[in-house]
Amino acid sequence: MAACMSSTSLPTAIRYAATTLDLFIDAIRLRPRTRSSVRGHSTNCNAGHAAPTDGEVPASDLLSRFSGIMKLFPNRRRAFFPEPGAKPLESDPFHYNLLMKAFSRAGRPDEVLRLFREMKESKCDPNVICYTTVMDALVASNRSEEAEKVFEEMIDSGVTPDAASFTVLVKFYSFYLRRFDSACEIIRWMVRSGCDPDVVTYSTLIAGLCRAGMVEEAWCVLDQMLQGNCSPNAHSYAPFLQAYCSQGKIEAAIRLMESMRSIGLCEIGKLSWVLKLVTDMIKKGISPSTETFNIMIRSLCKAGKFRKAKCIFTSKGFVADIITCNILIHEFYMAGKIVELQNLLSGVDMDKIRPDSITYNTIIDCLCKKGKFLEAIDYLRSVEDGFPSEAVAHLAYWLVRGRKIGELLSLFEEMLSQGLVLDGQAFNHLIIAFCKNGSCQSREIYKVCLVLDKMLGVV
DNA sequence: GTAGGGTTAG
Repeated sequence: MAACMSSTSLPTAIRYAATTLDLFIDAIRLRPRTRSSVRGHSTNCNAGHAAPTDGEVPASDLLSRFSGIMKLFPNRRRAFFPEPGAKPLESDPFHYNLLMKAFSRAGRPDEVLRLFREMKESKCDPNVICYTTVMDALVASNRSEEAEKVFEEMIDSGVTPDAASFTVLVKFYSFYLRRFDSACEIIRWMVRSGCDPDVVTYSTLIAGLCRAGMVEEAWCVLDQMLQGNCSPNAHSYAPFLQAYCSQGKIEAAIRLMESMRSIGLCEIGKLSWVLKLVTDMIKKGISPSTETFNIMIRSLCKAGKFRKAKCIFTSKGFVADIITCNILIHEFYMAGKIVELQNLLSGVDMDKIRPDSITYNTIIDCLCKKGKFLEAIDYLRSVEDGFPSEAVAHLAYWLVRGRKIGELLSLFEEMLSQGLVLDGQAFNHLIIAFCKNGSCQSREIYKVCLVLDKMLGVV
């Protein structure tokens, strides 16, 4: 069984993922571009060769690169995979950046660094966009010193940082370190060096402050922004609304909405949209819609005001929908109010409200967050739809994350015995789960691949 | 020409 694993299972995995997106041929074509990454690893497969151990799997790079790319650039695949006969891709900063970004999204900063080194060694000079990508990848994985080193390196190589590169640093200081003084220092530095912070730079800082509960300070930044002749947009205001709603300050949120409307910034997405509903509702004395109720229930729960949320829920004339149920399930369960939740839901007319995929995922989330993996599996068994693919994929994510590969395999075997098959998208998610978990190169994925092979009748 | 920065996943 161990024989040929490296030539059968993993490529099969790639094949499934590829077939999902009609990319199989392209996936193969991607291989030459990755040869430096697979150098030293033999892809040949000798009969009797032992099962691969961690770190010996050449195709894993391809796999993770592939999944990252698919996720990132669904419409751009021709950029990576030219038509047959087209001239080969060149190693230019543009293509390197696409790959580095793909790895960054897949949570593989070391791969990003490897490509970054590779491009410099091959005399392909990184430009400001490449530097920014690398820095962002490092920041996203909390490797600040390295990001700062890359920043210095950029300057040393004569590449001028722009607003985007600085913003990565601002993001790091605001979101990761909560060192807002340093974040402001970065902005002053930008101004000194002739690179004006733009709306993204400021909005990043504002979002960080709001999230830290420093709403007043965030308003100061907004003032600073206006003084700096930089117009705020909807993204600049959204963090304030978010903060007010999460603090249960609905009136403040509504007031903000009003002032935003006066400056023509109403499109913030559903949050503002619902708040607008609330505003209009109050003005006209109209009974709020279920959607309005839902956002209020959510805000109240988030603010820990479960009793008020319950009042709204049980108030006369209110008809719950599946979204209400999903909100209640999530908020009450995570707050440990399970009996109350059952009471609330027992009053719901379940004939009219059918659970949707979000319901399944929410319940799976709740159980898995508390480490109740087996209960989550049982729950999925009890679902009438018979292992809905999306929910299985979601649970698979948690099982991979929780290192419950044995349970995952049993689940697949069980589905297999019932003649059930995962769809391509579910499979894709599974691959991403392994990659994100850093176990893309482990033996675990091989075992899973074997079951999937059986499931799809490949072997 | 294409590519990078606005924590909303898990």
